[in-house]
Amino acid sequence: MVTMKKIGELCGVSRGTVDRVLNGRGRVSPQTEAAILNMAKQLGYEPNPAGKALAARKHKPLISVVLSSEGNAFFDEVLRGMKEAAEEYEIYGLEVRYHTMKGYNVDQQIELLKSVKAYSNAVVVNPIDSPRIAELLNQFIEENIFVVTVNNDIKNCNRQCFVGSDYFNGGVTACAMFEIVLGKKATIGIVTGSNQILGHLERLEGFKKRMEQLPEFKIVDVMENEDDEITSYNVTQKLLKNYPDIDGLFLVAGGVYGASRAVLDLPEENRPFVIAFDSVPTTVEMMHKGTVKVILYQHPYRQGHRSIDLAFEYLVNGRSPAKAEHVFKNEIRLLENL
Amino acid sequence: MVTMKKIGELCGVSRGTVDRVLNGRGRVSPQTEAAILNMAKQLGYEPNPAGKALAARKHKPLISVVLSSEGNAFFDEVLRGMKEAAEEYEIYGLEVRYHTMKGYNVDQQIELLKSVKAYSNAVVVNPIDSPRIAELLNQFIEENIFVVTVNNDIKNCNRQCFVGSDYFNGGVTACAMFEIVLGKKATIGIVTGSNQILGHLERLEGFKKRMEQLPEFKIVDVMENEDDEITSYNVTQKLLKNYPDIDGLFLVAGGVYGASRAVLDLPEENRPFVIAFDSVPTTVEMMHKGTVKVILYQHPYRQGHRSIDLAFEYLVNGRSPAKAEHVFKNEIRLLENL
DNA sequence: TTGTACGCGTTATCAA
DNA sequence: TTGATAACGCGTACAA
Repeated sequence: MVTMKKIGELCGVSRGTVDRVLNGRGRVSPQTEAAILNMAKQLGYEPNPAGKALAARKHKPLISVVLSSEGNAFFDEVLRGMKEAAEEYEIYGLEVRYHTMKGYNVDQQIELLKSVKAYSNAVVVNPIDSPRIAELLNQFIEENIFVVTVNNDIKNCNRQCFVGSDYFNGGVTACAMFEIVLGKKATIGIVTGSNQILGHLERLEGFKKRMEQLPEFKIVDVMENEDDEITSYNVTQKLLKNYPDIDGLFLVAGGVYGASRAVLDLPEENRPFVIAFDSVPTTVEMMHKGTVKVILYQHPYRQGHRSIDLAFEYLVNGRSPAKAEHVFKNEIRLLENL
Repeated sequence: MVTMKKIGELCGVSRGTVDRVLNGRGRVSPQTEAAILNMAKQLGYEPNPAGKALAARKHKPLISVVLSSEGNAFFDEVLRGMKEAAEEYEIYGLEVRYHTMKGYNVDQQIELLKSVKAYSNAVVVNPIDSPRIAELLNQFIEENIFVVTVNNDIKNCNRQCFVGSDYFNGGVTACAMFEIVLGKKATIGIVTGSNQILGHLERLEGFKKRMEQLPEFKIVDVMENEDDEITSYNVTQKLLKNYPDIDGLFLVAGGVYGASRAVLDLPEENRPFVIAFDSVPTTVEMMHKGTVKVILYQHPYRQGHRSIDLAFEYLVNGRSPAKAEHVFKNEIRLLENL
């Protein structure tokens, strides 16, 4: 096993010098630096996380979580994953603070981020896809704050890591599932969250992409519900009334409960086959009622856990993430394997 | 943060004494022992894994993996998960050795296990469900070797931990999926691996259990293929010939490729809907050909990774597994979300 | 520019 | 029955 001490011995220098070279602290002559660097590469030096963790305890590293999670049950599981990870790492001196907000107000998220900036070593955030937020997060990174985006990503931002699911593939998978259930010919109604939200659009795109293989699939309409249950109920009711021949209803985002209630208003034999995302309690309730038969599952617990894992590994063990994008599969789940 | 040192100070003894008490090494007077134990509980002492890991490096802990994996592509992913975990923990001085065999010969597995017994600190094994093997593994445990069963469990054995999937639920889920695709009425043919293998039987039981909700579902026959592709081809061919009205074919275990080839022999419009387990390359090939539409996925990579994780946590960090059974969900996957 | 010394929390050894 | 001390690998403050 190769350690700094061993490298120092082999190069005829002290361990302190090896530390300076390997951690780029300067104040080392070029030739010794070269020798040490060479030796380290030769022997495949990897810092020992246990040693790092032990030494890092003085820092009391702090992760700030900033989530637009209030009123969105999906994030309950994400938060549970984060909290279990945080507990696991508490012994290493890691602290995690949670800051939640409701909805997607850019100014509010910016304010929240700014308020944690001064004292955070890492930030885990589900960012609103706005240039102003991207710019702010880039400032975080310049000031050496580790940035993880969770559940949804943001453009033009140098965040070290994204943890989430593949939205486009979610749409593709939903469409493929409809084909299996409904056959080659189907009439599809869609209720999406918002066309302002990247992930929702990507799911729609994925769905349409997969539909290119299905010339007899028809989308009759795409309604927006703004992730609001009442709006969802109303637009779904309208959708089902305007197009009584819909046999597949695709719920792209939130508002599953409201949409399902609208479906329940129909006589059982007229109800479309419904595919939705995420197994939040209200959706599970509707699965028990039989209105929602299939959901696509995004591994929310693992998303939360992994995002803290990555920040922890960086802050405490000094390990940078192996992949910049940690994307979990969309899983198809029925009531039976929830 | 509460450490041994702090406990020692508060109790007016040295950390050495605290260590002796907390690790039950004896040679401590009853009253100091009681005081220290009390103080530790009071403060909620948890050993620091980093400290333990650092100190444990001298031990060079060794995990022996014993798998009936040869010729079974499912275990390729399990092994990949194990190897990535092993690499991750290499820096802590952990060593993992792999011992594979073909098929389920009890004597052979016993011989393999006995051969690693002398030098292993932990064993990860997919045990054959035999009393003789259970007995041997119990000996391991008595000699303080940590035992993890992976993928399938064994009865009458005190193994610390099982990592795998829920076989019964796999059957339930498969049946529910057939209902979604075929409706309330269906004629099902089943090809299982072996009635000698517990997991295969449990899947069948789960399937039948779920069928109790479906009075118009009929199982016409259950054939065994012994997980052999050629046998699988032959029995499936016979099954499909004897019962040309089969509209659902349930492949409980291995031999998916052979069975699919038999399905391919039918004209396309006569082919049943096929549900199988695991996304091994030959099965994926058949999914591309369209014979297998749906698979149930057992998270093999995670099974492998987790089993090493647990042994590592025990050996290096001294953490016993939080749960005795680590069961991953059966996931429904199509070609689109493989 | 380089080396030394200490601390992080644990285990292990040796001395008392 | 106890305590002191060294070691594990790393970070860092300070001395040379």
